[in-house]
Amino acid sequence: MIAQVIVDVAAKQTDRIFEYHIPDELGEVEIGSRVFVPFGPRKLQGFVVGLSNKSQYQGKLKDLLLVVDEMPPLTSELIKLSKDLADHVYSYRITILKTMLPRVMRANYRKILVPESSKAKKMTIFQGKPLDLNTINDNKQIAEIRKLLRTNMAKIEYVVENRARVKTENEYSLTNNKKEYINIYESLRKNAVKQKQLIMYIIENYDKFPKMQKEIENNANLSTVSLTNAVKRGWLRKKPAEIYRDPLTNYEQEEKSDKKIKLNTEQKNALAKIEPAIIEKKARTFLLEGVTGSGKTEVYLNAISTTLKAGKNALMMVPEISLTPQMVSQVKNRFGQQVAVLHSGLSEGELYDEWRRIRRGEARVVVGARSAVFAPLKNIGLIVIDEEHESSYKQEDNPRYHARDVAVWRSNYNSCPLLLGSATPSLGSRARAQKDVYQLLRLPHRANQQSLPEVKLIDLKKAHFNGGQFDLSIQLVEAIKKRIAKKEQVILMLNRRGFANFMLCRECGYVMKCPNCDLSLTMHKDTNKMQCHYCGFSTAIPEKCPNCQSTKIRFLGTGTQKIMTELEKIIPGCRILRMDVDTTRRKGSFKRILDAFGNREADILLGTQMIAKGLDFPNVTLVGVVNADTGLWLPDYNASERTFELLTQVAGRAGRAQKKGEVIIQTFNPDHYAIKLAETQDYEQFYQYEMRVRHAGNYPPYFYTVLVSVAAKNEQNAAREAFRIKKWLQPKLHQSTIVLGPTPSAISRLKNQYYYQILVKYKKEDNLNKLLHQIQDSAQKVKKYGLSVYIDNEPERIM
DNA sequence: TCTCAGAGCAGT
DNA sequence: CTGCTCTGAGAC
Repeated sequence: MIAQVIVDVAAKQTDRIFEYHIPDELGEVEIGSRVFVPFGPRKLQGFVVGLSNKSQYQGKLKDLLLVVDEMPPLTSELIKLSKDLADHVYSYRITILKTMLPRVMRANYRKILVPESSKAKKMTIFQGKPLDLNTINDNKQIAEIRKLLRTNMAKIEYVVENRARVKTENEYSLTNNKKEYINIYESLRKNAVKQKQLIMYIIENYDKFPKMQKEIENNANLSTVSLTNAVKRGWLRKKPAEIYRDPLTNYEQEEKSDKKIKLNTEQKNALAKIEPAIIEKKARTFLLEGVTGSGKTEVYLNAISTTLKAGKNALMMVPEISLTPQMVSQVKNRFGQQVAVLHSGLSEGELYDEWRRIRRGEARVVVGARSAVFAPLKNIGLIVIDEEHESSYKQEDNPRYHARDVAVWRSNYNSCPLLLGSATPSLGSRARAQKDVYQLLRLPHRANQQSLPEVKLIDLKKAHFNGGQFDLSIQLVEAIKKRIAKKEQVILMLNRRGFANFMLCRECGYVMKCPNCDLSLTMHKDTNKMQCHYCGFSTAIPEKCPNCQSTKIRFLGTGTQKIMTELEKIIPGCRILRMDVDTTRRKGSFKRILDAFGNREADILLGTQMIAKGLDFPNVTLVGVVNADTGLWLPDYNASERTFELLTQVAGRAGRAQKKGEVIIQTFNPDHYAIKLAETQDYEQFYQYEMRVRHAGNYPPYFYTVLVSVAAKNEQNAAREAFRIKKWLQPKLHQSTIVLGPTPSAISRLKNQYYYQILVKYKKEDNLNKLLHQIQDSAQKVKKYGLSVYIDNEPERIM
């Protein structure tokens, strides 16, 4: 038999099938297997994407070296998906295949120097073992190695390594029958306390063996020595047994809230539309538009429950940000051990184990962030995407896929419904619902019969301030004080971290910028550094202007750190938890902060947009937005959509239980429609308005978009290549197609690379896919001149 | 005659 | 992408 293999080389020339002969000793090889193959002088990892009897290849086929996993990691569904997706996102197939797998399953490649004679073996550089060439950078050693190679004293060998490790723990099984153990017990000396203890434990738990080492040690209060001794004496047999690393050990199971929450009529109606599609296996997409607090999650859980009852499995996508303990424990409580969780907070090992549970069919419900859309789940009966408008569903670097697109593909492949849910659907999805491409289901009321929280806008141009600061208006501060006095809690959002946004010299106007990026540095008081939020560059906070040595420097613009110190000053004794990238970097800190807030250890949760979504704290009655304008004027066609969505989402955190909620939004642009409409939280009206704006500007969803960007160290080179591409591309396109640019990106330089971009807006363009593939191919040619070309299909950001 | 960098090309 | 081979220039 012949295996068709995609090898681990991301290049145009190798982006195709290579055939290998399957030697008899490997037995049967299945599609989706991870294999090691010889490739030129090297050895590489690859994936079997097909099998055949005959080959049209002229030369002699090489043999597969090894099949890595017992069970092929990829299902045939995923193999097929990799092909379609590679075409859609202008990426190499191997890149897609690799992103479908947990990181540990990406191979390690090593180059080693092996001595060829016993004389060479004794040389000092070998130290008795082959030399790892990846670690060599000393010139003297390189010269020596060259000489060895030339004189055939040594040769280079290539190795592939599998990094994925299965975790094992010792399992002990019995070797005697119960009666014999009683005999052993009696034959033991009186002072052999520990041994007697062990044998007694064995007798008492005779039927429960085999048992794991940890369990025996803990329950019988023994140490490993006693067990080792027992094995030596032939009382027990030891063997390593595979165990899973459990990422959910930290998520305490809440007391069983199993008395099913009763659905209201709206929820029931929505479910009544979805359930037939699950049972009749219809690849239909539903858009569940439900205001914040309307109980969308309950609808998801019921739909998943129906799916499981129908003997099918379910995939549920949530944005990374709302993978809070809250959401996870809710699903976990409902479906128990059948749930697997996939997200970036897991360690590599945990991720691998969760992933294998899915692959082996041991998990029937998968909850995860973006990349979980590639979960190797079989027999899918329902896919749910919560907060479907979230831009984190789009991967920002290669492969630039959108989880929603992949979900649509998988829903078609599995003929199962796809359920998209949001309080503020993306304009594209809402428009598709308008055209009946998706079926619209609405939950216009909150589940607790409460009305939506009341939103007040405060015009920062006219606001009054106290306490020598100009960030928190008197009205906002008074409202916070009132809530704290009532022992209620407050969520405060400012979508900017750090202390001050930038440093300005009042003498010469100098603004301190990142040396690698076209961005000003943010001042961080806790680390005492000026930091670049993009490339991570940091330097000391200056005391004088680096340009004119004046001491008249000011730190302007407000971040979460500054708000925190101001709050502590104006409201003495208030307890604040700050939550932003800086305070949640460590593993588990996200959960720690939220748990503390949930236990009312603080009055105010202050944070960036990561606190805006999905949180459900019944005691929160006030939400404050310090500055609603942070994202409003970004040069992106969807800046209004994002602002409206963010404000509506964060407003929805207030008054989710019995107490009524209040929202205060501070803004310099109270007349902007995105902010005005957030005041009434009227998504439908926003949708109508924004659609007209998009129509007028020829933007999605009226046009499809593709962004081609060129990056280079040298600005002219980037610009020149961008112009060359446009000149080549435009004449080949339809007249109605709009090609914008090339223009420098809004942040024209990042990490020392200048960016130029071309935006293609089109309605129908049959050749575009082919043309873009040609651009992708030519990208490889210009790479050696330091030029990078990126193609982003339906970009979320065009900055 | 040796060494090095750069270009071009093949990989089943 | 990586490694191999070829080529031409420069060093010894």
